[in-house]
Amino acid sequence: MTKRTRHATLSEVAKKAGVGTTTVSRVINGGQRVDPKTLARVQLAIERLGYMPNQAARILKGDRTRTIGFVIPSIADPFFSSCAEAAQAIVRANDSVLIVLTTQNDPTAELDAVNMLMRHRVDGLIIAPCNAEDGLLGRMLGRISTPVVTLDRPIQGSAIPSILADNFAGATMATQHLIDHGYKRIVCMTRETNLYTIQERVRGYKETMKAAGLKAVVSTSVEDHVSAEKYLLKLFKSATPPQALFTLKNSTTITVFEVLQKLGIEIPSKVALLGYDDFQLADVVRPSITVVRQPIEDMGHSAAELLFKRFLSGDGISSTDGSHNRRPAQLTTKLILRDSCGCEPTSKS
Amino acid sequence: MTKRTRHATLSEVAKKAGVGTTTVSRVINGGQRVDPKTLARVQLAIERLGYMPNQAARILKGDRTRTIGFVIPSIADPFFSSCAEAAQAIVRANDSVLIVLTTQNDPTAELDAVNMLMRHRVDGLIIAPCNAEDGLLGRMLGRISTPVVTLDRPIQGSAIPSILADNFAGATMATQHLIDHGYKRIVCMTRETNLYTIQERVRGYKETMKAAGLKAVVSTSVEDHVSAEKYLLKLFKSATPPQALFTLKNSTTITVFEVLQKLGIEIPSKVALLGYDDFQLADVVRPSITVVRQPIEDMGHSAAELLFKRFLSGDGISSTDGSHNRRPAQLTTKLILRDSCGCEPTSKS
DNA sequence: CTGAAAGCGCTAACAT
DNA sequence: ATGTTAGCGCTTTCAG
Repeated sequence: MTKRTRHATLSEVAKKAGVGTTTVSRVINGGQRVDPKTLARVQLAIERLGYMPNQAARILKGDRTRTIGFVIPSIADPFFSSCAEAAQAIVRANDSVLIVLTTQNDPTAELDAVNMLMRHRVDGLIIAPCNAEDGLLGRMLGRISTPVVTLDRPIQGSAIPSILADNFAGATMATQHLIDHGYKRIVCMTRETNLYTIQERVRGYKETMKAAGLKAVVSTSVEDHVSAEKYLLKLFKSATPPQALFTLKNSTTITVFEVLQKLGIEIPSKVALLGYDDFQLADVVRPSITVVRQPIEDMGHSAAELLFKRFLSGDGISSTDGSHNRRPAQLTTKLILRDSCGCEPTSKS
Repeated sequence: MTKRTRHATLSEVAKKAGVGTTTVSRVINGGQRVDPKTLARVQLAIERLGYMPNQAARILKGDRTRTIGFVIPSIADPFFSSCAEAAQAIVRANDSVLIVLTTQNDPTAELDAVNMLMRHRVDGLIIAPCNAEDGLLGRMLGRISTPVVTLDRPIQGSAIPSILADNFAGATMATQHLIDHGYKRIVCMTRETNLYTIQERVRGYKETMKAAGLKAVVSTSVEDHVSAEKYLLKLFKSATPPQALFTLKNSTTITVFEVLQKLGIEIPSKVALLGYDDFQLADVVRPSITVVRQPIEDMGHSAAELLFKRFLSGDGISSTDGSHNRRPAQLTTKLILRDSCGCEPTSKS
């Protein structure tokens, strides 16, 4: 009754149904051009044997694998898991599956992941590269004949198309908003300045400050609660304490928020706070936190879509084909006004 | 310079290196029993051709696929994405990859996902089943010869091993804690009462209330902000308003928290709040929220580990082999005391 | 409408 | 230490 070790094969089905393998193959591929009677007989055999086509054999035959690789730093990070969810929807709609691999921002793990996916002959690859100094990844990706799209971060000096949010514009908008509030001393706080996204945001902040004739101050000394407390304490004891803080990533925003609360430094009356990246309870904490929101779902969608569009236009050969280099416009971010920047509290959801 | 359409094959490498296919095979599988000189020559050929073994061919040869399927309702849900991350670590350590598929709690999508994974011949399957009434999934899983472990929720009346948190004990502990605070009128609020986890939590709540001689009240009318506001308003206008609220899932906890805030009903002085499931900013909002925390990482780890242990003990044939039925003890949950239940504010991280 | 047969790329006896 | 060869399960001409 129960199959023991092995799976039933197509030819077993054929034998049981008393037909040739070709016929069975036709049946499992839609059943066109098969006599209804034969069809029924084959289907019965399939049923009884619990037959399921072996994907590996199909792939070996030269078919597409109908798999897309997705390489990200972490799947527990809400940003990336949302991207994954969005990408998965598109991939699914194209009758394929997404293989998600994580790298923990380790370039070696990243290389391994790509390697593994290539061995699996994924039809396409979406990757949010950890910014390694060495161009190893770029070189590797340049050498393969599989379509690749980078997500969130580009690969320096490569022709690989990328789906990016407009980090520069987002930071500009945020900084300008703080300036419009009348704040002069605006401090920007961040970590991981080696990341492309962070660099762009810093650039947006600096240029906007400069344009307004204000002095840009970028601090990278907030790492955890301890360092944050130490730094903020120092900052607010100075003769010219900041009037606003612009935090460039989620964890920094939250850490700073907590420490300010603990130190009794009131937001926004004592200091305004604006964070890059929206997060779950940003509008539930008090005061609610004004943020720059990225079009996360869009990014996941677009990356996957770009991949499938590329499939259609060619055979997936593109490393040498420079015609697709039109870099797609960066996706626009949005300023979500809440209370921490000093805006009047408005009606809540 | 660049490969055009096709990938290099093993025999192309063999030809280029002037050796037989076996030798090349040996080289890519560790290079044992190969003359150093030959080895070098083959490696060079591999390099020049950009050769990467075709996983499909290996699989076809009968090898394990070194893939594990992971089927969950959503990858954007922090609970499941954390599980996935944890499981992935174990899977990775066993030199395999995790294929994550999501179902949106749709039983059809779930069946499809399992089907797809079976065609890919995954070596094992981890699944958090959506609780479909029909036993379709159970029957399907019972029929296949691939090791399966269910996660977070069991499949009714099946011998499939599962990794579960002790929802009953968690709810008992939480309810008892509220009772110990002296609250008599404790209302339990939830959704999705068809889920196993929720049912267990409700059971824990009810039995504990009963044991204390208190009346259990379970409400399922909080769906969104609107319904929550309506329901809570009614509740607190009554002659005997609740003294404590026990919310059984994250989104309910947050919704209730927001609405209470909006209505100006103070926590915990007016009403205490205790939620099932910890979440990111539960200790940053004011008051911080007391919760039952599940050992999420443990669950992901354990599920994957159980799978690999099963591989070792047999050939992966187990549907008929009842010897492994010892249901592993359910993983223990923890009560994280914060302010919303009425406990004295203590020092924060 | 159906069947026979040739591979897809790789591994693993079995030779040498 | 290395080469020869027979499949793994499927799709796909090419004939009937």
